[in-house]
Amino acid sequence: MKKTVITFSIIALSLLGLLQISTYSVTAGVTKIELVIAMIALVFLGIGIWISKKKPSQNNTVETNIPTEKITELGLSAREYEILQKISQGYSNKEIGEQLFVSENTVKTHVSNLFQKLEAKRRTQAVQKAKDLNILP
Amino acid sequence: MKKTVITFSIIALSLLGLLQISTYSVTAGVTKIELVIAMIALVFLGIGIWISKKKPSQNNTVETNIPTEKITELGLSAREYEILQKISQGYSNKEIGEQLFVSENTVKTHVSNLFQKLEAKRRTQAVQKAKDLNILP
DNA sequence: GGAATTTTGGTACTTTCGTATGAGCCCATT
DNA sequence: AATGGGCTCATACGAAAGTACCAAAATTCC
Repeated sequence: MKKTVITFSIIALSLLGLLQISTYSVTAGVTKIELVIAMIALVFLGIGIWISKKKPSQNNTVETNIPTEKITELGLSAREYEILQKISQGYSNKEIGEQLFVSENTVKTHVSNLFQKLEAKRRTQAVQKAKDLNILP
Repeated sequence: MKKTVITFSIIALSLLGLLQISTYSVTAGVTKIELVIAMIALVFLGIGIWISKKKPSQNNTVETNIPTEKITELGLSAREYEILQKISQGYSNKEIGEQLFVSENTVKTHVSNLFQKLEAKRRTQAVQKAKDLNILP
């Protein structure tokens, strides 16, 4: 934590210096404005990317959670999504039925509706598409 | 894909415009240089962060590599692994046969052997296990 | 060159999956 | 009360998937 503070202090100071130099270069007519602006842009672009890479924890949590929006967007019901998850875990219709305490026929019905909504012909394809849509890990 | 191209084109044009305006503002003496530079810095900082979040693939490539060792460890042949990949992409045996220029029967044979080695009973289960073993992305 | 694998392919059969259709139940909205 | 959506279940059929067993090319390995 202390290290982070020190690092950022140094960076902040460096940037301040950079800005001062830039301003001076321009006002003194040493350098062209476009060049300075481009430099600044590049530097901060790099800094932005660097920051994101240094803090991947926030990114990952953002990616791996809350698929709720897209699920409802696709018109998937809670039960259908539940079954989709079971399918992706490799269970058969019969097994899914046992786990959810419903008949295999019911599972088939849900699966069929699910495929229509995902425009899939096979369960493997449904899983693939669902992962592309980020509604499955 | 088309959407991505369009998006980036618009962004690129916007940035060009922004730079032009900035340059003009300064040369015309309308705005202070420090302000413009700060603006540019902020904008590109944001863009940098955004890019990293949108393209986590480069970060993940480090994690998603070289499954070769484990594949041979499981006794999977090259062909079997090839078919495993096709399965995970959602293709049917028939489609896989067409893509690899072999008969559907051949694919079935490979699939059957594959399942034994992965101790899977279904293709969805095979995919699941393969991903757990990190031999599939 | 011969042995061991791998790859290919076939037949035949069982099982699972997927679709179509119809129907009853429950719950919320109109 | 009526309508609609979600969940349940059944039957019946066709299409894939999966298994078992066998066998011939093609490769690789020694």
